Amino acid sequence: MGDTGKLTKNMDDIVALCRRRGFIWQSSEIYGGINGFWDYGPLGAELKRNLKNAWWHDIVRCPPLGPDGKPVRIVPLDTTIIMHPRVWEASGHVAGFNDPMVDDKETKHRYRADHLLVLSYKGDDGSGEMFAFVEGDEESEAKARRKLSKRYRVDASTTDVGVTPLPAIATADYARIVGPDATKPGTLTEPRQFNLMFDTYVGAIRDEDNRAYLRPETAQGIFTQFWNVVDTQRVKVPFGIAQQGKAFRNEVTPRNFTFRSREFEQMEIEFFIHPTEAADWYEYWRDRRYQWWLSIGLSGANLQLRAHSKDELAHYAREGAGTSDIEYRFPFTAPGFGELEGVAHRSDYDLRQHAKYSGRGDRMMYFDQEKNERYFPHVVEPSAGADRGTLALLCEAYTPDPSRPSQVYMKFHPRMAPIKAGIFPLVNKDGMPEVAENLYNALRTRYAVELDVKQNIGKRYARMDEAGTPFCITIDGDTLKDQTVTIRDRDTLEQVRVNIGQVKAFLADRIGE
RNA sequence: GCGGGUGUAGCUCAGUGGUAGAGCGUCACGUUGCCAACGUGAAUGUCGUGGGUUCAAAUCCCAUCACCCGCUCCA
Repeated sequence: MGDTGKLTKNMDDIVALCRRRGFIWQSSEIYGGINGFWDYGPLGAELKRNLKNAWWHDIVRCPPLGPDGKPVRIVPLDTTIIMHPRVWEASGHVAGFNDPMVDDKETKHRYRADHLLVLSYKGDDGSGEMFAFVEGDEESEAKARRKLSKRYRVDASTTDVGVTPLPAIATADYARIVGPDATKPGTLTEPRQFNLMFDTYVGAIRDEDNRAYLRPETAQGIFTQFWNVVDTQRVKVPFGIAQQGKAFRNEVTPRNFTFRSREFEQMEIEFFIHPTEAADWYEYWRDRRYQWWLSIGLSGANLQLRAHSKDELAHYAREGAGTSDIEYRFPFTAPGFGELEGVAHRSDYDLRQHAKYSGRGDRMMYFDQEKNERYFPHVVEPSAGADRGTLALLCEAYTPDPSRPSQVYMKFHPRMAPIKAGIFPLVNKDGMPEVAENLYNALRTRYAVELDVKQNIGKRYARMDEAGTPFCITIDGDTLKDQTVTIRDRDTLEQVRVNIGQVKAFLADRIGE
């Protein structure tokens, strides 16, 4: 172990192992691949499922204890990918994203391109500064005129100035434009479509009335069914609704393996609370979720909590307890971190929006019988990425080790490992294969185990090291005499002899299920 | 979206206009006595894709796709 400190984890090597062993492959590879889409091979499918099942178990089946010492109440849900298009108007995903927008890199403001007008000085030779303002905004226009007056030392209220819509200006001239709230020229980006939702048409007619979207987040399915859950499940605030499912974003630049994909899977809780308890529940979930990632094998050295700064907060979270990201130090972000899960106080924004857009208004407020109080619950949302979590598990597990034949092994937490144990006859004769097969049959009903009789024992160990299999059970000559097998530990390479009847209990103890 | 780089067998790569190769891996048979042993045999490629130049293209030209790096983006 001494010199492993020098052996840094290289993302190319991790990607290569994922390909070689069947964790992750590019989608549609035989057609040249498609950018931003990834398939899970046999080992990857098991790994991701183990992650999702652990989440489901620890959130839905066996939720953590709340501040009162009793388990918090969480119910599951499974909603559709395509929803009524009005959902995305209510959520704020459609507004401003069907029109080209420009960003001001100086001020971080964003404007609709067709709402900006640009003042130019007629006496200018075509290379001087121009000044943008927001159409119909008198204050903004006055500001632009003042800036022009100052720059060219003329009175812009009387002098002849040109007014041009921004879309009519060549992008080459953007370097001359001073943004409506900016002080320097050249900080406006080109107009860009920010329609990052995939769209499709429902029904045979392809027209605007039939346009629908693939959900860009799973959360809205929960919000739209909140009232049905309340009406049918006898839940009382505080309680949560949990869901796993695919979401889609037409990212400008998919990058970093599966980290930013266009199709991805989320594991989300929307936890509904009384508004006065927001800060406490926000901290509760932030800390619980951080601990959970540690519990499935990510190391504290590579995991951090980071609170968002004010100007970073999403539109639904500008006020309130805040947002924290649980971040992992991926090889491609190191020494920085990349987001695994966001824990956000979304206030009552979403429920209010749906109440408003559905036209039902205040009738949709939650009623607390006990307190005789009517209100829109606030929401604390722990929203995790299943694919990012899987990627973090892969990166964490990847352990170079030149001392072993495979040069590398995958140090998965036993609960996450795609294969829990390999079962090998030391040699393929003398009754050993039969004993191995019996053991395999005894274990396969409970655990993902693999029986391998091919080639020599060293090669089989090496294969299991790259698959991240924590235990290898070998049937040898002694087994036939005294009914014991050896169990090899993936990490220490040590072997212990265990009675063949005790193997299942041994695995149960180590895997923790 | 912009700039740069890369693309030959499952992997690592060689091949600069003239018959597509090596090592490893994979598969079969034999062997095997605890960490990728050995022997014999076998399969595997529209040289990323499409077009062009040429008697002839993996090789030269154009386009396109994918991946990597840096910007940009991430509601």
